[in-house]
Amino acid sequence: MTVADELTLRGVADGATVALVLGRQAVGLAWDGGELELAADPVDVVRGARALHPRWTWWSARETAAPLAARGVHLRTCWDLGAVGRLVHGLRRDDPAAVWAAGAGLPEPPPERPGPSAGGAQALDLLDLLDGEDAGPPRDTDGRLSRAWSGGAWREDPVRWAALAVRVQADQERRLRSLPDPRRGAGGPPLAVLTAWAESAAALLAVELERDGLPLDRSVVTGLLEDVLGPPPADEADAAALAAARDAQVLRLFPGPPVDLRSPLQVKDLLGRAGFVLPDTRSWRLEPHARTSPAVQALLRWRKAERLATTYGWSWLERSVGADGRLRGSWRAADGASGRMTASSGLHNLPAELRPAVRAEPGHVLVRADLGQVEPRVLAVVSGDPGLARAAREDDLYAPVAAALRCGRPTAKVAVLAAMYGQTSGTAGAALRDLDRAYPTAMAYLRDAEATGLRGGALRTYGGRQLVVPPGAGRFARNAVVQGAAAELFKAWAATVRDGLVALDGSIVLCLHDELLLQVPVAAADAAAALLPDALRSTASWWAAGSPVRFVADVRVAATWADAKG
DNA sequence: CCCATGACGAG
DNA sequence: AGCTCGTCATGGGT
Repeated sequence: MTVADELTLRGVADGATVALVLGRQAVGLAWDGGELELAADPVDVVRGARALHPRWTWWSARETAAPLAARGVHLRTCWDLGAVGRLVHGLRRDDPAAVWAAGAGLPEPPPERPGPSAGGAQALDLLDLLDGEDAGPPRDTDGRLSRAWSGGAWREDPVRWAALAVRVQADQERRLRSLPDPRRGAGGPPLAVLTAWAESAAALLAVELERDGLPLDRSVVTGLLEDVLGPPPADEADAAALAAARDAQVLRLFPGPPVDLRSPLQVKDLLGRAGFVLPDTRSWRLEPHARTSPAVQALLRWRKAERLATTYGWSWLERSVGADGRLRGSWRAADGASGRMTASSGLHNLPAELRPAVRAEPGHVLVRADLGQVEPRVLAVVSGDPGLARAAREDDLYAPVAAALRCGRPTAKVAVLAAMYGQTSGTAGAALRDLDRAYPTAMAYLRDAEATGLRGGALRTYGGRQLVVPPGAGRFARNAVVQGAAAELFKAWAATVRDGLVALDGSIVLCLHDELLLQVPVAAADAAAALLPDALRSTASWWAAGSPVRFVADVRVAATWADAKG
């Protein structure tokens, strides 16, 4: 009998939500109305349940999906309590204690203590307490949720943790369903629930991105680094000598004693002695003087080389690129204030010079797509402004905006960006007033967000993400409602693309805010290039249901990332 | 040792 | 310009 058969016998319906916890000895399953402990290989459990199409609920993809993904299991629909906890409660962390406490209306528990010693028997006692609902949740003397909830305890009793996951999931879904759906006349599940699914899928995708990495051609990286930095230093002393030589190239062009070029304060003095009195030494401030001063020019060149040497140099290559040529970093599906994906190891800020080194492996190509003008289009959807939505039907949204404002396209673009970023100074003044007249609903939406941000308090994005805004953070709030909603759309798109790639034997290798990079077999290039806009259309059909706004993606196929750049 | 700040890469 | 991130550096505090 398969796991699917066993679950069916116990009354679990096709497509049901089933909690999954991987214990040390057994796998714990639980659902609304039942539970099951299986002393079996988790891979067999998940594969055996596939015919039932369960929506797996787990405390976090990192805890539960990662070990399965590491063994090659392709997971499909899920509910990630950590990811949804971030969404619905605006949590900045996603450990079980924090997620559970938020659902129970308790203050945030102290952070988990590092190390494997936590949890264990003590945590199990607390689970006993918890089972008696009347007794209330376990608390420390300060009234906060007990710190003994820290990681690892579920390994000893997976079924009970699975049962608890079912309760937390139900609470999260109930909260999401209680939010007003911002769409007009949309059928199907509420937007906030759809967003929860997409956020959960993104957390799963983050685990896979972390596992698979970004394909890099090591010899290309090495060549690029050698051009700027010379050969890799043999030892510390060698590295110091090379750095000193680079410094000397700049210092000899400036009068006076040498300074530490890595110290902005000392560089400011250095520039002052050379006749450049500046409030700071940022490159855009130095740029105008580079044409007349070889010394300034040398300093700017030094900065670029120094950036490469420190952040993207030999040690970065050693640390972040595996023997398989994959650049790996840690991924988070919804980090930071507005819920964007984040990645370490320079994956989100790889300098353009290094992008030719991102290369498909033999027999494969890269397929790149980025969303065009995504933030103003998102603003049109989330604000429900009819005029801006009409403009967002066009391939180039700024053309009709310029017509409505009776100004040039560049001015229209600057004005729209200024409105979304909360610009306070500069030249967009007149255009901003025209923007107010032409698109009053969109501008009021932004102003309302800013007003909430100034007071401080809670704000929700279009998809239901709770944003916690400290008082005075008006500009942040103004931007976060747009940036956050754009992140939600992006992740929903990415999740759809991920699904479609299974049949093509391809994978997403990079997510970059509004850009997806895929690696697929050469034979699947055309299909993947078609998948990206198709997935965008189907995602937008529910995300922007009832709105005429169109989302557009620019797609290119190439061997390297640089060549796939529009 | 942590923490603020400057600087800079990207979207 | 205005927003968001991660990373490395200095320089101030313990």
